[in-house]
Amino acid sequence: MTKMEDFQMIERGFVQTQAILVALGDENRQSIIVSLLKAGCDGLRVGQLTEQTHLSRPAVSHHLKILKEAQLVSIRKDGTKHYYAVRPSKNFAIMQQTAAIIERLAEENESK
Amino acid sequence: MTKMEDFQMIERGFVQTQAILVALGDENRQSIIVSLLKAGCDGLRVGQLTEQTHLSRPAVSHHLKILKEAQLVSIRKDGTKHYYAVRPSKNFAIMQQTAAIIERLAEENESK
DNA sequence: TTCCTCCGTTGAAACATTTAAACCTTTTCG
DNA sequence: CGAAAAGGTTTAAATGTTTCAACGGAGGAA
Repeated sequence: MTKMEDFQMIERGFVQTQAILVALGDENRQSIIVSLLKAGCDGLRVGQLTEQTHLSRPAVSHHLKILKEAQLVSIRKDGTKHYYAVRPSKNFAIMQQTAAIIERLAEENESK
Repeated sequence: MTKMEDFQMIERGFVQTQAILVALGDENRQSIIVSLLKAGCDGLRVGQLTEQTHLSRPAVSHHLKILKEAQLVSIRKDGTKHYYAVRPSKNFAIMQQTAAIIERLAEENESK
């Protein structure tokens, strides 16, 4: 892999993962993610998340929207009940890959 | 690794990587990182970054401060000249590790 | 239909972030 | 010494984010 290719990977990686980075950078959304993961495959509803976090219902709804747009969570609807769960996103893998490339380049810098 | 341990890893990972996530979530700071990586081990000065990005000098200075606090860049001072470079951070590895655990748990959810 | 539950959305206020102009500090050079 | 060069800091304005209260809509039960 040439440096040129590395930089292109990083630039594309940044574009594709920006929404995830912003979404996961917020403490409240981190709490929501952890709650959802603990709940497992059944997921949780907005009301249940409101209980488990110290957030109001509209706030939970707002943060879920951001997580949804970052494609980190999915919804399953059963009547009026909306179950949210963390879902695997290919952008998640891209984030790891991008981070790995940056780390490698940074280490090359250090050793010279 | 038990689920309990997974959740603990994620929670600690979130705390340790929050600054990085926020720092890398911003488009301007992403540009700065890319410019610095392209510059290699010598690094770049504030003035040079001002030319390469469409940011003013105080703006560059501001974003560098955030990147510095997230321990993503280092400074090397030579007289009045300050050279910034991307440096390897152990939090970078933690970010990848945390992402990997979440991804795995999300995939387990999906398959049930 | 009517009521109730569960969520989403809107609008406004509170709060945080980002930016540029002006100013200050430190170092170097004449 | 004084002037210039390179960056950092402060302040205030613009912008963006987060929050809650109030409202609206859709589905289920009687």
